[in-house]
Amino acid sequence: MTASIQQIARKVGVSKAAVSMALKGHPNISEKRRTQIRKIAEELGYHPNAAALTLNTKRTGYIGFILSDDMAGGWTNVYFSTILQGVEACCHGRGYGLHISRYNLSNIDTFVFPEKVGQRSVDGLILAGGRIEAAVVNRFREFGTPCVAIGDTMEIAGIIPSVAQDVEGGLLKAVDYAAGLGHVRIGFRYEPTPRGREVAETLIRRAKANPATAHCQVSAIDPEGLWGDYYAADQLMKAWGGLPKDKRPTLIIGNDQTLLAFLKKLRSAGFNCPQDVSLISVGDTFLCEFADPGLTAVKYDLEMIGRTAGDILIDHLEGKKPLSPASSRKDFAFELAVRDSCGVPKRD
Amino acid sequence: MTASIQQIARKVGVSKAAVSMALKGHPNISEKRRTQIRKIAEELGYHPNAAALTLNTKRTGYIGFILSDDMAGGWTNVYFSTILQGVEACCHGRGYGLHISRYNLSNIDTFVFPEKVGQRSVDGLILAGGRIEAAVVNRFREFGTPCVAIGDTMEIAGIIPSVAQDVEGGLLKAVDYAAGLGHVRIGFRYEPTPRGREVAETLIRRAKANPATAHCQVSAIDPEGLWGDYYAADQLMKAWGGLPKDKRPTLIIGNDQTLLAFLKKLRSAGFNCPQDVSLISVGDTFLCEFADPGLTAVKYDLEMIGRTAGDILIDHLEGKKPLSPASSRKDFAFELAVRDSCGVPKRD
DNA sequence: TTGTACGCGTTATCAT
DNA sequence: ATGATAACGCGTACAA
Repeated sequence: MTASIQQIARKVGVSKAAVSMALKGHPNISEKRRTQIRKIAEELGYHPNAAALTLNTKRTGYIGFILSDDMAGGWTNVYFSTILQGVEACCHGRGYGLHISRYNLSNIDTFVFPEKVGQRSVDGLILAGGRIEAAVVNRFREFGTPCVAIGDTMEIAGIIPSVAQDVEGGLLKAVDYAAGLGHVRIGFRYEPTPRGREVAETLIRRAKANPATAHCQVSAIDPEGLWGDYYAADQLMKAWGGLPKDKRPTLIIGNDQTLLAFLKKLRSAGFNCPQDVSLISVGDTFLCEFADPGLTAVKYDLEMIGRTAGDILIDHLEGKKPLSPASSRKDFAFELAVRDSCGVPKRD
Repeated sequence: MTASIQQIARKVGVSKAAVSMALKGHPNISEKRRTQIRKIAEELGYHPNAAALTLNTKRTGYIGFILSDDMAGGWTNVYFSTILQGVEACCHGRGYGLHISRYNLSNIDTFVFPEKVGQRSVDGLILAGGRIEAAVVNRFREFGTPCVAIGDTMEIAGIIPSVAQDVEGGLLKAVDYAAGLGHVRIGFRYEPTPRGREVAETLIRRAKANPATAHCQVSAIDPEGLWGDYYAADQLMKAWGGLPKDKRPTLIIGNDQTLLAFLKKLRSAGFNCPQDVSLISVGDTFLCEFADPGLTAVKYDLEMIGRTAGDILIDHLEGKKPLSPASSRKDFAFELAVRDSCGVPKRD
């Protein structure tokens, strides 16, 4: 079915080498031979065989995208599928194929080294997830597979480049906006990872340090369950609703999926958004736009984050750049997409 | 970094062939040699090289999932990412890798043959999208790449196996439920493809033929834009709201994404669901569950659809089954997930 | 058990 | 200048 370089060579009456050279415009082949060979190759629908190519170039033309197991929803998680969208666009645009899979990246004890990586069928990896253990990353590195991470899980800082949104910046902007509306008690539902905890602490500290928000009481709402879990809304409802009215945050910051689910819980418990509580999502997927009320959100260009991760990896693979933590990026622009989930707080 | 079979052979002091045989338990190799060789292989972290393997087995161990370009949202489209979830689980479970990409499958004039497929870097393809042209599928077939389609776009019926939900069955169940609640004017917003049109016509005919729903006026609401588009809600609003009150459907059936967006449009236009209009989604993603009100939906196991498509393809690749349209599946169980978007219609 | 050919494309060396 | 020959990379399989 597929024409090999051999068959073309026989048909034209030259050697394999001649065909190979003709196809890539090597000067050793005369003008007319080249056009003749190319014509035949075209007719036979010649494509170089990927396996043969890989065998001597040592490059597969594929990169792998591994999404950590602990991510709620897996590929249906809109936050990550939006990033995937960017990665895929990047790969496609640069002529690379994209191989996707899910593995446990968050726990070295249960980590299984991906067989396909072991067989060297990808040139590099993009690792994504809420938590990625350093030990896991080191397994890949020791094996010699270049890696780039998406998300700035603290465990791997300083090991490989990571591409992430500026979470702290976004949170401060959200708090600032909240303060401007008159909110004082602000709850931040952080993500269930060490990094999530760290982010919460940083936010509290920096909000205190900022004159515009220093009077706010920013509190961390402890998470349970998986990263970005819908079902975390139950727990959030309990945490928030369980507080006496004059202690409850009047505004809650969290991720889109959790807040979307929380919105429903609120209604069924007889509360209204934004009358009883305001919400701000950190990360703006289409869920925020189509929620009702629309969720005010810190909007990052998630596709761009995916595309950037792809570019860093491929630039490295093509020898353009070394792959060091110094290539990390978290300087993406963000803005507040104001919708209808925030209002002026009720007086106690 | 990676140990080749050569290196192991040298280290042990035997031939390449001996190592190859030992590793796969060939009886020609003595017990002790085998264990010895395996031990060394283990120590050196031996993995067979995928390219070399492919070169003589003619099998890559990868399958490709191509999502048509014309799909609104791309990988973020929850309907398809849920299916992807199933495909990925299937591949992972059966030891295959999954390569994903987007190409235009709906129009042969703008179709570009995927380079990676041309290079034979996948063993087979799963094609997904609202509309897949027969001419496009035939290109793959002529090239010799086994294909399975997801969704029963009429253009390719009889060419390759397709795996799809039973749309008509689900629609009838929805109409039946609607009739039971007392709805008479029922609108079905079909998808913007020839197959969508056909589905609408079938639904209307079969609803008429069923005694329980024969009194209903099922009407087709013409679509615009992309398949599953959020922004189709504008047009749906115009079509519905533009009708005189006593002609308006009291219940609308459509896809989850369009209805989710429509829900917002309704509210901002001063309507209420389900008081003013009831909604039923055909296809139940998490969007339906977290919409407010929750969307009553015909629930298909989308992951199972993805898994099944993967199984059919891989069964074929492993020689277990021929790949004919006769392998098509659309007999998946479905049920109505009753939520809060349907009520008793108001009297005119 | 070993030697060797094979599959496929690249590239360095050698011959006109 | 042009093109052929051969080796290489890696694992499989068959003849020796």
